[in-house]
Amino acid sequence: MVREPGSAGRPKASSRGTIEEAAAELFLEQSYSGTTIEEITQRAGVSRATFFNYFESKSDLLWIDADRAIERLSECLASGMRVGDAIARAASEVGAERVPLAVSQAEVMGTREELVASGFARVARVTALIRSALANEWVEERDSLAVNVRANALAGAVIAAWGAWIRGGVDRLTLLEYTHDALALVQLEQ
Amino acid sequence: MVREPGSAGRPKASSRGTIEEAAAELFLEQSYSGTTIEEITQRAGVSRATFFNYFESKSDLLWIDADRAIERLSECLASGMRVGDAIARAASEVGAERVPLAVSQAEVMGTREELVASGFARVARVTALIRSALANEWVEERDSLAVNVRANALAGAVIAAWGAWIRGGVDRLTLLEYTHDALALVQLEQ
DNA sequence: AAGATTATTGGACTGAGTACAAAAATAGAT
DNA sequence: ATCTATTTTTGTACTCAGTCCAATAATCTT
Repeated sequence: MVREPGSAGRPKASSRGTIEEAAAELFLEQSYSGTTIEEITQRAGVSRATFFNYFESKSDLLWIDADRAIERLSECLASGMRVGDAIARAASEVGAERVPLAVSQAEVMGTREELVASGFARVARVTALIRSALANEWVEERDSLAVNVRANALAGAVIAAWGAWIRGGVDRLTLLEYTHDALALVQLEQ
Repeated sequence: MVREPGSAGRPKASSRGTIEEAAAELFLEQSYSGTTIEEITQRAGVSRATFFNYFESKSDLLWIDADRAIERLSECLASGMRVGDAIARAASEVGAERVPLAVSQAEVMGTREELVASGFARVARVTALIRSALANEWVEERDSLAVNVRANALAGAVIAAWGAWIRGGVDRLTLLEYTHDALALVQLEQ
């Protein structure tokens, strides 16, 4: 009856990585908004429907690296790490070997409302994670103005560090270094 | 030859206000995502095309009040006011007489994700305004990490105050009071 | 060979947003 | 009154993201 989950069924055609690569190429060639999902899946040799098996939306493609870091942050916080440590840990695990896709599209992102909105989903998630953890650390209601303001400031610092790292160009520091500086500016350690 | 700008041409059918009212009604009846632009314009007695003469997107309807406040903030900053004063001024001019549309939708909307997402354009605009003004006040490059972190923290405080005001319910304080408390928490005056 | 399970696919659909040209309504000038 | 310039409104056709679903394909277990 009960089988081990991964064993049965048609195997994946390794589509996810293929789609990511095709998208990265096309975004560089034609820009994000100039590329349709149809084009991406055609180059990846996959049907349009398959795209939505792997991604919830087109804009997810721009936030793959950010989403991984956020996922790490969530895990660290869930395991009981203090907020500052969790942020540092998650930041330290974002390698410099790969240029985030959002970087190359940075100029497009400024203008396009859709991208800005999709970015906010990430900001909102980071903020919510931090807010929740802060409310635990201090014993305070989650919706108090103080917790919200503090969470927004911390999240803002994280975002600013991410942005500085993105804009840093080839001689950029590590994300951890930017993050450290940014947190110091909002006096994380009280 | 040259005429005064407002005089000639077909007069407006007072559509903007009508559309806003129709949308407010429908959002309360059926929720934001359960209402199409077509339905809104039908109730307003206007064509769908006309909608886009007045609004850039459907989600604009949720942020009418916020957009007015942001516009005020922009004017105050442009006239040379210091950042803290400009924020306070803009906040003080948001009257309590009218419940913002986004408020009534916060609980009505099944998932607030959409609200959150469309809100980012506003957060981004507030942040950009503050960043620009800060870079002028301090004589520093606009993209420095310090300016960005500070701008994000201030914008975060403004947003938190707006959120607290929204959630305040019938016995809420004024937006200015929430804003004052939030700014104190990020030590606006250094 | 026969299910059970999972991945892929095609196709039809909804709805937001864009583009644009035609029509309608006004004011002023001839 | 007629014409002209100007502005708003409208119809229409279009693109594309995202949803839904049923059919098919590829694999494993029995």
